[in-house]
Amino acid sequence: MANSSVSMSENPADISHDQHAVRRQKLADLRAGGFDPFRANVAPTHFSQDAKALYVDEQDNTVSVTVAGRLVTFRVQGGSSFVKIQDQQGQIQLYFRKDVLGEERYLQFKKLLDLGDIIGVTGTLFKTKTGEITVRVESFTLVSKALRPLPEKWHGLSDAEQVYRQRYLDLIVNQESRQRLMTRARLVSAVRRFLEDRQFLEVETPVLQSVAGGAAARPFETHHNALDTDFVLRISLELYLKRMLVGGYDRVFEIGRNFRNEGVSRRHNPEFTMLEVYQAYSDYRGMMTLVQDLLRHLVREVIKPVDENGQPVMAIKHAASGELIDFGADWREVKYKDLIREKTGNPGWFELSKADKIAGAEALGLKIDPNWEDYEVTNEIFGKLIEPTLIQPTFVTHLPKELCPLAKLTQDDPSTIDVFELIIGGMEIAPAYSEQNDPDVQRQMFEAQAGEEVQKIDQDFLLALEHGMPPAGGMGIGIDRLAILLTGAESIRDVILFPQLRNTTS
RNA sequence: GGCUUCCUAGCUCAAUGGUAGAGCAGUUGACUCUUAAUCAAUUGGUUCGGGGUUCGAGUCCCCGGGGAGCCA
Repeated sequence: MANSSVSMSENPADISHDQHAVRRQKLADLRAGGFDPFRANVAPTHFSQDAKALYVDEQDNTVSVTVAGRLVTFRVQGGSSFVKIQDQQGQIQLYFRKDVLGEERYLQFKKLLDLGDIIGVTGTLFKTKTGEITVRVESFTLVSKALRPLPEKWHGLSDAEQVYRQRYLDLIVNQESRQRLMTRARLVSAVRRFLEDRQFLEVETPVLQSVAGGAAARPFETHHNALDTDFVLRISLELYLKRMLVGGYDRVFEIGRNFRNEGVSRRHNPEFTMLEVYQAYSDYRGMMTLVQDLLRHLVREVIKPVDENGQPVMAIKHAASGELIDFGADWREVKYKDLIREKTGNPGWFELSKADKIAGAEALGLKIDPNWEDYEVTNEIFGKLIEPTLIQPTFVTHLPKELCPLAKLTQDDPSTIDVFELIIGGMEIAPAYSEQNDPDVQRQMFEAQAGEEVQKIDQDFLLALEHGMPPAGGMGIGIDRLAILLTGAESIRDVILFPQLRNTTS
């Protein structure tokens, strides 16, 4: 923008109230002066925090850096100005002076730049009298003109709808969102490294499937034109990952998107990210150790909580209850039936008739659908009255076999399965099983579950099992829920960059 | 899907049924170490859309759109 004109063009209409028009006018003025910001670029030598780390002391004013980012504060005071730019790492202050840049250039800086513009600057590091490491700008370039104004600088963007629909604005102005979503990215990355370090292999399996297996949920339906075939979007990763076990990949995992055509709520997004892990020759008890190690690793390496003295701790504040969740202490392990007996105050609960169970559940204040199966009545007690109270990490074991057809039956109690459900902060975080590898038992379980809808049985998976699948432990973690828990978010929408919203007609 | 609730300037928010306002941002000016910089002046509205009640509607009622919370 070396030769650009500074004065606003003659314009009879008063556009001073219309920030979009004002910025377009500034762009036009820049172009009239022979400078097009959208054709300019800069070669940053450092990100903001890395640059600041280079500062030596007051004697040394020779450290030169080039940094680039979005203009987020703009404080002009006559012939000198402080502004801040923001990049991926954070913010860095820049100091513009008329006597350094020259009259004309300084005027261009003052008049043609706006909050929100993306600029690159080169200069030397110094420390202001208030102690902030700052770049004394020797040259600057506008590399992208923002034609729209930023949201309010102090309150940020708070309209939930705009936060979700225009997440980029939220990321620019709301530091907590910026931080939280970055933490999510780091969690996923740390999960990968943790598993790879233990020789797990990351694989990718189909999203488009003929049969949506591995979970009970309503799938999205779609159609492949060339094949003239209907497909569903996967609702879980399980059945394809187990085929990998059959194929001889002994430790596999996938971090992938699942799709469930069900309600949208604070805890549910139609598409969400699952981690599933399978380890041959392990079982649900092996998965207990694995998930415990994994979560502690994430807390220690990614979340890095500290106490009031700044000392590292293993506890995270639970957003909903304010209770401290301690990942370091021993994790409670308790049988499903014991929790139910405790909650109902009835040691003989599981021997009751269905009618008595319904009466018992209603006495606890629950609304029971009379069409529910016996185990569903009991599970309503678990889901509504027990799970939300389990704030500290708790392995609930020996779940009723009806709750999952893919796990092995407990040897001394065939009414339960060798699984755990890890509950933290009142949320299901991770289920894990000793995976069923007996093809005949698996077929029976599927048939019992499918009832009339035999076509929903994944026959190809059963064929794979007949070729022999090693005994294995398997585990799933809902990454979104994990991120809610570990970042202290209130809603799944706060840990998903672009949560699903209705289309707007306009 | 049901119930409750919200939608006002670019953003954050005000406004008993009685002239739609403020802060920030913008514009103009002052200011060469600021930290939500400061000071002076100033522009800016289809109050989500449509209909109704009323002398008069941002406000009350109905329909529609979108968001949030609770429930299913």
